[in-house]
Amino acid sequence: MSKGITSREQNYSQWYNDIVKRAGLADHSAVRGCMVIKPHGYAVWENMKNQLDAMFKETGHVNAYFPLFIPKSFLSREAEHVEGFAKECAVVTHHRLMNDPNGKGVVVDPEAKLEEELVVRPTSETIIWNTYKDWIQSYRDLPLLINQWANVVRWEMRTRPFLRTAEFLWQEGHTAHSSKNEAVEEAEKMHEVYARFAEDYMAMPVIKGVKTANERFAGALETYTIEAMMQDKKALQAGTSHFLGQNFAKAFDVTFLNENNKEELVWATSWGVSTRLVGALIMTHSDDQGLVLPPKLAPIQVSIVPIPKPAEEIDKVAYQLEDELKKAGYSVFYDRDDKKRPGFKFAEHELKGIPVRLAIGKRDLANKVVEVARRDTGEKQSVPLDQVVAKVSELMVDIQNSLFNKAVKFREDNTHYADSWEEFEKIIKNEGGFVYAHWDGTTETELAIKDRTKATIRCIPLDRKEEKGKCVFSGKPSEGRVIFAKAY
RNA sequence: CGGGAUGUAGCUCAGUCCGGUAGAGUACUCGUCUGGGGGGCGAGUGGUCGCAGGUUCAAAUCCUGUCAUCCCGACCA
Repeated sequence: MSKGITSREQNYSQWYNDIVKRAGLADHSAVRGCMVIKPHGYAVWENMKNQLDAMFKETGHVNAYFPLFIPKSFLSREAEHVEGFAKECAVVTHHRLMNDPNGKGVVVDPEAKLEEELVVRPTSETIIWNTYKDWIQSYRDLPLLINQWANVVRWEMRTRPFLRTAEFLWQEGHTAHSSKNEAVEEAEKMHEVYARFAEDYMAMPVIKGVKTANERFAGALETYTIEAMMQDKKALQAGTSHFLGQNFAKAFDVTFLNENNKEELVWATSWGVSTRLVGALIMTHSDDQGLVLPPKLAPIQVSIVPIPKPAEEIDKVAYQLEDELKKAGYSVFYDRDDKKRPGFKFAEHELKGIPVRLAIGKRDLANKVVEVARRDTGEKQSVPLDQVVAKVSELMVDIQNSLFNKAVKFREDNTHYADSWEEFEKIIKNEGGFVYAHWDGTTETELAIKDRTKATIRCIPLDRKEEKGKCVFSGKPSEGRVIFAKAY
């Protein structure tokens, strides 16, 4: 076990916290439930963000920015929406402080009470649809394909770095369409974008599905989700895309004139992923030595360590390699710190999840080789100097693929089928993981199962095969299996 | 929001029961010997003991309040 990191076996939660802290991803802050995202953690998020942003642009979206504050009355316009978020809203009631008359710091000035209180956005549907009302008159104004990168606040009872914090960073796409079909297609398209991002960039396999009515976003008609399995076999919802129907158009009176000069309500979608993805990334790949990052998202892809310390002849080779690797498109860090010893640097680079490490010592120079080590397997080999760049390129692809394959295998190894209640309960209790089981389609059954086992329906998989069966709990007829799991 | 635990040096913690000059390891700084997986020796820097009240000649220690964090539950991206 690495210094200062609890093993996963010993205490999974503590392991996660140790990784976040020791790898320099985030710190706790002075504010309850909020974290400070440190440079290394933010760099990972930035890489995610840049890639996602490019994918949104490719699919025709543009960025905009809407206010942090939402008039309280807006939130109540859509009944289900307010019900979903009311319990976790931060509210601004005043706009001024004053010196404490008792001479102790400052207090809220009671004179400065707001006419209408403002809610710090937990999500932006309401303020955005209030705005869209002014932007949309004709079918020619549609579709409206807008995304925003923002922070939101949800006053959570219990928080964990990245996975659930009171304030978090995310993107929220909000689109408006002239037809139901087009809106559904949009929601499905972005669902697919999320799945592709998760698998191709995060190397995190996901199951695409739709949420049950009970788990659906407040105000949505359909919620598409990507669900991933973490190393403790619990499910994590990694991204959602919602078909909102005409609910928000109705609530905010957003209509357009169609080709036939008839007034119609606009169709809507919204979709988002958050800094929670950083937590997902950690829990998918990392080990007891520290963070493991897929090369495509690693802020530093290659580190170079001089053995035993920087020296002229080592520098020469190291700088040249650094240069060549940078030209090949990789981010490189030559660790010239002469206060730290090689072993320390090895441990530190592993802790931070740098995918490939090169070590260069005098013995290597004499043989014209470099020691190349990969983070995911710990495997080391000597590579002739003139083949290092090619080797690194090969490893980048190989590590990316092998992380994905390993995660797929883990998920498969921990996926079960249950056909009786006894079996179901036993698997959830003893094995964990995903359980494919028949469900009668009622919220009542879903809640009863949750109550007894803590497992929820993560999704109804899109690719599930039609299979008549009996509900694992009620015995009533079922059209196909859904995925149950304990979830974050 | 319920149950449990914890706040003392940058970090990990002792000291608190039984009040009496603020401790250790680690990190950091300097020197030195080292150097292919988290070095050794020597010297040094660093703390209004989470915060606010109270009791007392005297509070890290006792009392009250408050804030924060962690673990377990309920809720949730």
